[in-house]
Amino acid sequence: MSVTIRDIARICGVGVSTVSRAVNGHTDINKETRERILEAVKRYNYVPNNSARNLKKLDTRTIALLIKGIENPFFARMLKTFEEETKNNGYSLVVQHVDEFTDEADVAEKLVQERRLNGLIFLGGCTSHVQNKLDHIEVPFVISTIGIANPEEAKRYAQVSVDDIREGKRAVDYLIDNGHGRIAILAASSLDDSVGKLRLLGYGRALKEHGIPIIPELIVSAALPENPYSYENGYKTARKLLNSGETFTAVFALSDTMAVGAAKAFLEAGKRIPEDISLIGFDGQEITRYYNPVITTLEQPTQEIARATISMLMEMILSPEQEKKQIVFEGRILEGGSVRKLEYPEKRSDG
Amino acid sequence: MSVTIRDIARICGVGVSTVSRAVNGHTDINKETRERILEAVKRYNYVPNNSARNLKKLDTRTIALLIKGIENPFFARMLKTFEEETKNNGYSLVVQHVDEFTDEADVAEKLVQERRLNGLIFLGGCTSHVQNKLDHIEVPFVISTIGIANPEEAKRYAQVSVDDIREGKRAVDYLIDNGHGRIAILAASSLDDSVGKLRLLGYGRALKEHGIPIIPELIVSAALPENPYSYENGYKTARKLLNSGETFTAVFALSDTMAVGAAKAFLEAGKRIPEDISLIGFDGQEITRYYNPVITTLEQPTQEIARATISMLMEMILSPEQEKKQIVFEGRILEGGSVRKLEYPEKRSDG
DNA sequence: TTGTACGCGTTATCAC
DNA sequence: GTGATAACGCGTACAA
Repeated sequence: MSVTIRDIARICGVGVSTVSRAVNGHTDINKETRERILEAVKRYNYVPNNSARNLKKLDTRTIALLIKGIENPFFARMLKTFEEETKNNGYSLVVQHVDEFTDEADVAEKLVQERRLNGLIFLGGCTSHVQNKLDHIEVPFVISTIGIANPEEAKRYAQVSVDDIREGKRAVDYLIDNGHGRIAILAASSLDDSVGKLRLLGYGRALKEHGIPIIPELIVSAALPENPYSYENGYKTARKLLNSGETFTAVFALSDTMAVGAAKAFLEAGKRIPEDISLIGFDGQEITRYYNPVITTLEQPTQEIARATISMLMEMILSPEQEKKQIVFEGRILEGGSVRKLEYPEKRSDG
Repeated sequence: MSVTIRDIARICGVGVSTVSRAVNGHTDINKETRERILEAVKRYNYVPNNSARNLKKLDTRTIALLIKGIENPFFARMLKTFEEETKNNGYSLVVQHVDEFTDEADVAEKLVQERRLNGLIFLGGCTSHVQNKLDHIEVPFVISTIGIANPEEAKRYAQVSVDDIREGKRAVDYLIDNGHGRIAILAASSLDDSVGKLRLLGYGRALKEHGIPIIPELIVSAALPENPYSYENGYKTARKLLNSGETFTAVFALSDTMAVGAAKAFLEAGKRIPEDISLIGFDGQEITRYYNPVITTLEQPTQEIARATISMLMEMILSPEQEKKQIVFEGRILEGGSVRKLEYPEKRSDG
């Protein structure tokens, strides 16, 4: 087996508590013994067993980040900020990936028990059927980037995100402001009860507000049940739209990856972007700026969201009894070259 | 604090060992008591503390996957396969992200101690300066997708990857076969001692074999020290190439993300792909198939690599003393629309 | 300043 | 089939 604290104690001719003190940087220890011990630690390559530590310590100063779908570059990009901000606050971060078919609330509960966590962050996931289980979690947690569809429910959780309804509306408003009236949406599956549903609601509101009738054929649900926000799904859903024969001048894709997939479908069909079809994505992912043409997108302030998530969690750890807050950030349109300005006779906007 | 095994024992009026047996599915226990206990477990929401478990158990049947740079979609895509294959072998997988500035060998050592791991997989990272520390690791480990530049070194580690020299050569051979002679390469930094160096070596070999002189100006090192394989770096490195004024008809980018970045630079400069500049990437990432134009790339068999990595590790866990193996997979050209066939007078190939 | 001894929650080894 | 009890490796109160 590997070297333990007792081995080091024996080697140095001291007690285990002295080794513990040296390793943990306590001040109540002779400088020379400390150095002698640390030398042996290095020499014999002693690493404290964290399981034993966690078993003993009450405050681990550790928080966990649960990511549902790390393969989503949107989350991957935030990871760095989470790591930095956690460190800045003097905490350790455990990053835990949760696969598609696993319940993140279960994972969270286990992790809390196992690691004596001080707090938790959920990134992705947290659909409504998971939310019931969230009440079992005994430590503060923040739901990041996820909008909760039911407003009553939403108040019960600490959250940092954009308002997906408002931002969905903002994206569609932008298309309308550019003269578009027949706007299709590449939506998630009809079962989706998370951000997809909210952004679709925003789509509906934008049309309604401008007195544009909603055409059911222009609301195209995900062709694939799994991975709704993938390139492939964007492609297939766009093909469904093309095949429907419905006419439209602009398309709102629920994510940038879907937008890229859709772009391929349109280009393959001989359509030009934006001359024949205007396209707007959602998220503000890097790929939109490198695509040809550059895809206009609704950018989420990911860095601000990540930072606010950590500081909210830290606050909750300090005073756990206070009311749950919801922080809502604003998105903004990142203009690319994928939206054309239409000049309708009945609606000539300036600029 | 949370409910422990003793609480459940008290509640059920049994001993702790009986609870342990029930929870761990042992057979030497009365069916009725088992059910009674499991009911209480569910009812009182008991989750065994994993730290205590790991402290006690000898064989955890757990392996860890250390990913350096999870933000790389190339790795993210393999994650699922790793998770599935591990489960198929009856093991648990701990996925651990290692940030850019952290030494993965240190993380590995800690993790082994903490979790009593049976084995380890390194995905990404493992540059030569890390390799010295690898010898401290007491459990079997496999280095996945990383080529080691020094052949002497390479024999010392269990590895699964493509031969980056050969595949780099294959990519450039493909360009040469298509009539290209002035081929630029968007390389990593000159300090790179990993796959970037190997692929560059392959570039050199391909040119040499075809009697094409190497033009130093066409070997462009990464413009950014950090994140060599990013979109941004591809873009900036391509701009450096354009600004050099050197003439070339084709470009080999060391990764698909770099290729996408480069494509933007070329298109912005008014060049057409592939009419003015042919472009080939490396990895076979999904985005190449959705880009406009579809980017020709050298595909790595990621799924096979992931599967082979797990089965190699399982073998090593069963018989740790055997010699380290190296499994080398072949890549293949995934033809897109980014490479033009040149018809040179002195070299007319068929088809 | 240092060492002894206890307990963290669990599993495994015994007796019964 | 079941229940005490001894580890597992560590941190820490308390005694020295």
